[in-house]
Amino acid sequence: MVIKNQDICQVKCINPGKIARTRRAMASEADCAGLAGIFKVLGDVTRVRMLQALSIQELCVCDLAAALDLNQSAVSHQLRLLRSARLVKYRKDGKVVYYSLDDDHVKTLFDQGLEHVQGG
Amino acid sequence: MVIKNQDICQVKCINPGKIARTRRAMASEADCAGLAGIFKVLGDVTRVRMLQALSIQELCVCDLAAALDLNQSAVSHQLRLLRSARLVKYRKDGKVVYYSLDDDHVKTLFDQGLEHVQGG
DNA sequence: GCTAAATATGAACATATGATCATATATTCA
DNA sequence: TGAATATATGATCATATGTTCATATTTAGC
Repeated sequence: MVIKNQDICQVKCINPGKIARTRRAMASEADCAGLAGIFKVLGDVTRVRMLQALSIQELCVCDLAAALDLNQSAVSHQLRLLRSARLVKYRKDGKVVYYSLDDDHVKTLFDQGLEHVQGG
Repeated sequence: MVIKNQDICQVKCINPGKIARTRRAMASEADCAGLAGIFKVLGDVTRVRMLQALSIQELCVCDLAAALDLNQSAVSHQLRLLRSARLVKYRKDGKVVYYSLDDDHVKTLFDQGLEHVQGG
């Protein structure tokens, strides 16, 4: 049998106590995945701008696209993501669909984020 | 001259007033990009788990990798991202490099995020 | 019912991203 | 100085992501 590199522990500085403690205190996989999920949705300039715009006032798809210089299809696709992340809600009025922020968590997150970006 | 579809305004529902107002109230491009930048960094399960672990206690690269069942290279690469986003800081002690959270914005963001995920 | 308008969706493509492997760079210690 | 250890970095590759074009769906008005 050939012993490959991978079979030999190459790292000697491991502190088992710390590792065990860390593992015990960690948030659940589900929570981590959930967190990463929202942040991923927020991690795109187009979507940030869309949410920014919607935080000012409710807008229909068409106005949203025009205000941000985006094409309708792109906006629609991104709105779907935002919807499934429950970041925006919508109401239909005839052919027109008006979108707005689903709650104010987004604003809070933005404020926190800006504080960090601006070196708070 | 051929008139292509793109040359004709296909959308009629645009509300110029709303658009102007939205544009005026929008955050700067730089701020939007900055926001998207941090959230992008936070938008990955591996990095969320790493930050989670570091929020519990300072850890060296090696322990961090072991605690999360990741290989050293992956952890190192991600730490670089976290460093350049100023989310973690480090101190060297001989060959060992200890990482920890750079500030507590991260915790605040995580709390806000979790509230959203858990349907707050 | 037909047409036009507003929005949504599917397919295709180019780019971005994360993991892995191999290797380079410290740093300690003999 | 040289071997061993801890970390960092570069290259590569598979996959994810965002945009665009084309088209489908829904609704209003004739």
